[in-house]
Amino acid sequence: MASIRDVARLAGVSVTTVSRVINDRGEVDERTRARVRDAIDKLEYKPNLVAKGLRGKRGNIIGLVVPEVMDHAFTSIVNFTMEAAHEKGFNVILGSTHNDPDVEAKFIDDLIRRNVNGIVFSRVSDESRVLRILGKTQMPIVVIDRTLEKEGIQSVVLDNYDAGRLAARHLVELGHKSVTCVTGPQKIALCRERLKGFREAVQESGIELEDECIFEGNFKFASGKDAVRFFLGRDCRVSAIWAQNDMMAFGALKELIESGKRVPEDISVIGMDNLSFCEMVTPSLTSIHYPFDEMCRKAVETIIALNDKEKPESTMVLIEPSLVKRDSTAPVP
Amino acid sequence: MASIRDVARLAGVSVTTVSRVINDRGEVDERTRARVRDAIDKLEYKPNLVAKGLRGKRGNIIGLVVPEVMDHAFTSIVNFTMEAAHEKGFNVILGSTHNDPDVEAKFIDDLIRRNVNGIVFSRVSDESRVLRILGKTQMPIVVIDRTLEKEGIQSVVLDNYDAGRLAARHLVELGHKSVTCVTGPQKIALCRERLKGFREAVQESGIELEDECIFEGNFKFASGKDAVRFFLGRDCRVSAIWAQNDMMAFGALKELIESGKRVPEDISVIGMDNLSFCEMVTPSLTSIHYPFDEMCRKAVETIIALNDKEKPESTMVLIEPSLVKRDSTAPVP
DNA sequence: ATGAAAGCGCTAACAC
DNA sequence: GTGTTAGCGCTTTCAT
Repeated sequence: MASIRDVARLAGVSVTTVSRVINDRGEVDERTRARVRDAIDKLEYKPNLVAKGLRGKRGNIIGLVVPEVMDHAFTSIVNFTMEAAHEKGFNVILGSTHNDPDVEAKFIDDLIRRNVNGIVFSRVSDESRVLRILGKTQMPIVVIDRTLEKEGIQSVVLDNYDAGRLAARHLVELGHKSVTCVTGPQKIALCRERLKGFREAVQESGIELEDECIFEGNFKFASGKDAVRFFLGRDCRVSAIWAQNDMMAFGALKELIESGKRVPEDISVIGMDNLSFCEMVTPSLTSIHYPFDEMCRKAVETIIALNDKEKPESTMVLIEPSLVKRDSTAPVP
Repeated sequence: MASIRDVARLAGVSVTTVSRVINDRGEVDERTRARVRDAIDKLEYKPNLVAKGLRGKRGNIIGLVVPEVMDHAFTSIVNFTMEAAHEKGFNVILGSTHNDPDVEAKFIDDLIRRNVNGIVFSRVSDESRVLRILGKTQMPIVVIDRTLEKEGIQSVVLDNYDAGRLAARHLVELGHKSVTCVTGPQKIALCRERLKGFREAVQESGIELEDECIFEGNFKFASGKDAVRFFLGRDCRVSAIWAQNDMMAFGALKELIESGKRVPEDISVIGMDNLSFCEMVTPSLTSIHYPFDEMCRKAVETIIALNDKEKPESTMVLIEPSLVKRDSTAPVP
């Protein structure tokens, strides 16, 4: 690999001049510029980004930390964050933490030590150690899907309350009176928010949402199946189910079909996230769209703004969900 | 961020000594070692990895390039490659190329300029430009899912011929006489291999595989649906379908159900990749297991071996697929 | 056992 | 316009 010095030597100029033409900075005579360009071509010279990063204190890398790459919602986040980063000329270092605070901490550490321009997080754990590191570092940080207001950290979050309302209103408008909800872990704030929105919108239409019509799942396929078994077991006259993510909705769907129920004729099901698989199951799944693209783009833009020392207007950006109607929901007969 | 010099100053030693204790190299007196350790703790010093990388010519980073993060098979590759890399103490820079040779080239370029320890590729394009770059660089390269023997590049590939045989034998053993196949793009060598294995195993059992029983898809959900419409349209007495990946199998499944066919009672369907979604659709999908974990681990190990200048035994590692039986295949009535 | 000094490849004052 | 020089944070001879 040729270095800037090789180019300088071949072109018969100083390294500074080479640096100038590479970065289009300062005035350089047309003729020398041409000579340098020639030398660069001849040697197929490419500036070393590590050296550049060391010198400039920032190497055009964004760190991205998610709990689990294989979880489809996070796959989307990885995809769109990378897309946004690449567009802006950044590479991304990715890490999957399996929700292990040790791994999280180790990862943040690596990223800081690599002088990345910023870190995009999705769903940081509650572990105080991690939070402390995040609060203390000067590193630009943006958290997706969670607010960390106390530590003054930027976040981009979905309006989860509204997501709940959207789901509820859709079911209520279809005439459903016996609605149920499969939630994510209730210790996660966004799950409580979703449930709150759902409950309030249901109640506004004069229907009570009994506690026994709520099943706490864990966002996984299996707990969607569990929920259906639970609901059907107590035979609580359910005509519609909202699962707080698509994976659980898929589980619910499968369990319903295996139990001989017809969807949506007997029971309507609605999910959340709007994964591409919604269109692939039978019947295709009505879902609440989670605008990952918009959120990730916003997150990357915020990192860049923070890099340029811009103080962002607000510490939290709220993104609006929307309803995508498909074949798994229908009016009550 | 404290630097090595801050530590040296506080401990009253030279930077060399600090470097020695950090890296456990050379003899250091117990007492000074203790002093240095103290200083490190006090300052919460962490060696800067960029500087380390610049000096050492290698920064403990592995580059990973896939065509599309959101394609489930590649999501698995990302997941397992990261896992293996992290275990070995490497970070990974990820890139998604959308099969665009320009993006591919740009990405390789970035990785080389970042002095990564090696690059893991999945499905490089055919573009000569990219191949030329790969052939020329000294960078350790491992290609997953494709052989590049001519350029003497290491690869880890599935035994695709065997995958085809496995699928065929399963169907034949169930008594199927009218089998069909939905292939991936025939310009991709591995698709031809899969078909070859399938065809030969079918023929060995005395059944001919007509050309009109083969549909060329593009690995996407929609082409699975197209294939079924094609087969049912010509009404060619199909009793079993092998799709060369799960996505197309999911498409086939959905189209069959929507056409009023029962799976597996009327028609058996078998996929390939063994994505987690196989268990989530109804009926759950029989599939050929693609051992991504094993392949990715092997790829990372090879990169590391190449780094240590070990000449690997063979230029190609072959991995064996296996059959996972679920509910979408059954004996002919 | 410890340190001084050179250098990895680059950028940016500061001269001229 | 162009060059000299220092320095980013680290490792590594080579002395002592």
